[in-house]
Amino acid sequence: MMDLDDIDLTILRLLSEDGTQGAGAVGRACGLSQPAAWRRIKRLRDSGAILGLRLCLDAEQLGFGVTVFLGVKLATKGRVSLEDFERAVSAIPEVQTVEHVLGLYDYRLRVVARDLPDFERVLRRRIMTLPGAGEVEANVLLSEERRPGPLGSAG
Amino acid sequence: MMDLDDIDLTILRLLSEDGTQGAGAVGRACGLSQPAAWRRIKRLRDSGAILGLRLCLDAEQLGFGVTVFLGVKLATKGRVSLEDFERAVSAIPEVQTVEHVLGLYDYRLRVVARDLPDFERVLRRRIMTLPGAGEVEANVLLSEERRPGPLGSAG
DNA sequence: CTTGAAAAGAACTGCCT
DNA sequence: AGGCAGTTCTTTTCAAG
Repeated sequence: MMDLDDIDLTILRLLSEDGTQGAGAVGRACGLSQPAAWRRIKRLRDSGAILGLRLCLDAEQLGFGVTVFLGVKLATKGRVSLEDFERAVSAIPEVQTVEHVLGLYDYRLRVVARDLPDFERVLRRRIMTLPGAGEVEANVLLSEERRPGPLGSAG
Repeated sequence: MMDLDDIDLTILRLLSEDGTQGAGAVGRACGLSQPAAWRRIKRLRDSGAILGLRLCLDAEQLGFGVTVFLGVKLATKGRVSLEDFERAVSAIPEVQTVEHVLGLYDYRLRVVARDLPDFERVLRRRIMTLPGAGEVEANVLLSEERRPGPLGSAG
């Protein structure tokens, strides 16, 4: 883990708010010249602190009106079973994120579908047939708020 | 919901893989001239299909080694109670996403902390004291995979 | 929809403090 | 580490077919 000073944290906060802005704008916003800001941003990218820019799409606009979070318990939890499950789940296009977790469930999946009938199809034909899948719990997304995270306020 | 043709879907898939590339690169990759690709991308942004570019940060690199998903049941679920809860939860910097869901839980929270003692502090002093918070369930993130979603394959 | 061109801006490089 | 000046590339916009 690399050490970041206040300026680095400011840059990350600025880029979190608007990932499209370039080194010039970032520099202006935190009292740095364009090359200086550019060097710091490059350093943050090279060090791995910045993983990349992800496109945020409006699922509804694209015809996917239903988003469901699934908690999955595996029936059998060997090493092979985890790998089989992950490989199989990665082949389902409707699955947006696969989170391996520790607790009441083994995996958490974010799944999108066009509507509820379409979701039922995905659930029955894709999810329930996953190798090793045991108990499945579902939560339907009503609304969502994403926040920058604890960058400046870092406790 | 606007209608998107195959080229639009291709553009979205390309940008999902690398959000940094510009209209020129996208055009080359899908057989379109640079201005044509630029106009389509602008149209996708203006229509709201593209919500924006979000910076992906490596939480561990930033000193947040622990990510926990919390499922929260509210004790009292009136309209006022929802608003109170959402306002209070939005004031906790360690909370990265707030999802209002339908099912076994009422809210799902993604929370980051420096380590487990730090997480315990957040849980006890911030989460458990939220107005209306009832039962809380936790899952600790081990690993995560994000995927583009069902853009081309759209069933 | 295309091409071409011009203007604007961003990325990147040396060199200097 | 940061700033300045300059080059190169891309993006963006316009005109015209």
